[in-house]
Amino acid sequence: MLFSRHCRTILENICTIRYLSTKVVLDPPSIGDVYRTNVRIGRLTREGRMELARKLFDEMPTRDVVSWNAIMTGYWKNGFLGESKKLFDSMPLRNVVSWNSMIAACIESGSIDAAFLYFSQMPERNTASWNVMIAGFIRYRMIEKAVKLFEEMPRRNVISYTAMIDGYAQVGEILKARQLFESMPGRNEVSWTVMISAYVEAAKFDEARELFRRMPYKNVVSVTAMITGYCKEGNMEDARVLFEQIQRRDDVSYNAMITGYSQNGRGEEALRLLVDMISRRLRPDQYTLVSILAACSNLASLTQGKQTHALVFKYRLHTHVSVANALITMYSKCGSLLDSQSAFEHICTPNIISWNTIIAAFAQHGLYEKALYFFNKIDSLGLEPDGITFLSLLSACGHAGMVKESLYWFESMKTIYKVEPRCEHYACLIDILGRSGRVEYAYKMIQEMPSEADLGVWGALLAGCRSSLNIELAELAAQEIMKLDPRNSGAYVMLSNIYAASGLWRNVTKVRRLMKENDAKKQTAFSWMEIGDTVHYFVGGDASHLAIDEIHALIIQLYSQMKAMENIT
DNA sequence: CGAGAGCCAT
Repeated sequence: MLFSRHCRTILENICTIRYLSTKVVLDPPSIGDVYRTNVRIGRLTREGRMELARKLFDEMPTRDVVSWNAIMTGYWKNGFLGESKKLFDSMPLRNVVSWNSMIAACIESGSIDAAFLYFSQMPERNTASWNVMIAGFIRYRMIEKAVKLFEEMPRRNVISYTAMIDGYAQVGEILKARQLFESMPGRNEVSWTVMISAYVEAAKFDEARELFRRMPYKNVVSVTAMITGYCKEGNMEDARVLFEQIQRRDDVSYNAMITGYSQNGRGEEALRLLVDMISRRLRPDQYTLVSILAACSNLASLTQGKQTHALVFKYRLHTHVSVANALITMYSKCGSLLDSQSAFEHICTPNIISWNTIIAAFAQHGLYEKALYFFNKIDSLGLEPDGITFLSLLSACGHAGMVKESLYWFESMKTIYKVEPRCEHYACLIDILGRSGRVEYAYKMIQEMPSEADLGVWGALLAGCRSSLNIELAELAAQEIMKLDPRNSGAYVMLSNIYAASGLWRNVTKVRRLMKENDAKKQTAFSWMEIGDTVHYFVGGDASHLAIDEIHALIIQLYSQMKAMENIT
């Protein structure tokens, strides 16, 4: 600043001299004018006001390389890559920043190869050039190439190291990330935050906490990263303490906290925090509303869901696909399938998640035919079904009780669609087989699995043994679950229920004792429903609801009706 | 004028 003011004074003196001697009426443009205009162009581009920035640029009597760089960078940052490339090609002079910006533009637009071509061709590089390229390779998960550049580069700074740490973390190489973090010459708050986030992502919460504690200076970003860690751990109390400690909470820290409440089944608190956020004049964005809609889904509260839908319009977020997808789920989980379908149909360009979501919605409501109809339409926009698509489709088969179809789709996903089934698919299929009494066959499938069966797979088998009272397989499945997770109360409860249903009371006692020994506590299940503006809660064994007698009578009636239908089919 | 960090949907 001091420098430019100094220059300006000298220049003004020169201009004055010229003015006196040649009687030029207009001031010639000074370096200060160019500098000031460059700053203004930069600001306008960051605000997205490209037309105005361009006008300013066009009207400049003299431009320097910074002016060109500013307008060129502005174009690609606002999504006009073509313009940006045109400007780069027509620039009268380029410096290293022009090249760096062009490389970044290519990376942003998805062409890493073009980026590397520019990188290779540029006349000289500085550290930022290498850093841009490394970050580009990392974004495309080309970690080896990033490592190669990192090792080749003549000088590394804190940004190079931090980018590389993030790269290792993104591909799950958390140890290498930590090694680099320990070996780097100087760390700043970004480096610390990247490392903390890496541990949070890897669910290594103790390490994250330890680093956070040791971190010398914390800012809102690092604290938010740690909040996310606490939330993922389910420790909402410590998350809230940290959140309250932030001096200047911003939208992202609110979003992290709201998401935490939503994902930990504390929807009311998520909604309260949204109100708090708005009252503090922070503007909810797509992240906020996606999480709030998820909270409404979990609360199964159509009233809150509709109000949130109104907020979506108020904040003009209905154009975001992620928000629309969250709306589909919300309406489905709140029981309004028509609104769910309508939310889907209002999306201009549904992505694969949108399709998966609407299929899952029909699946949850047992509408196999509709799920299949939407499945068949997926490729119409050049999209391909993925693992989750088939999970939704299989779950549709399950909820509609279609065993043959589920086996068909399970095979087709491998052979026709080239999607490898994972544990979740097996668990879903085994659940279907189990419900139809085919536990032996289900067990055969588990044995043929290419990978090790997980908790969900064995849990599905164990649950299936309940209806067919297959003690042998039930014990086997329960053992596997206890091996994987000794404190999993579900397995003990299920097994003990199966023993009880078979009259093996001695074994029931044994399982109960085992459960106590392994410190597996059964947590009380409860459900609730919203009628009008009242929420009705139901806890197992609790008869305090005002209309409990009527409810029991209705359940008995429904049960006999279902039994009657079972006999027909 | 260019490089690294926190929050979202099946």
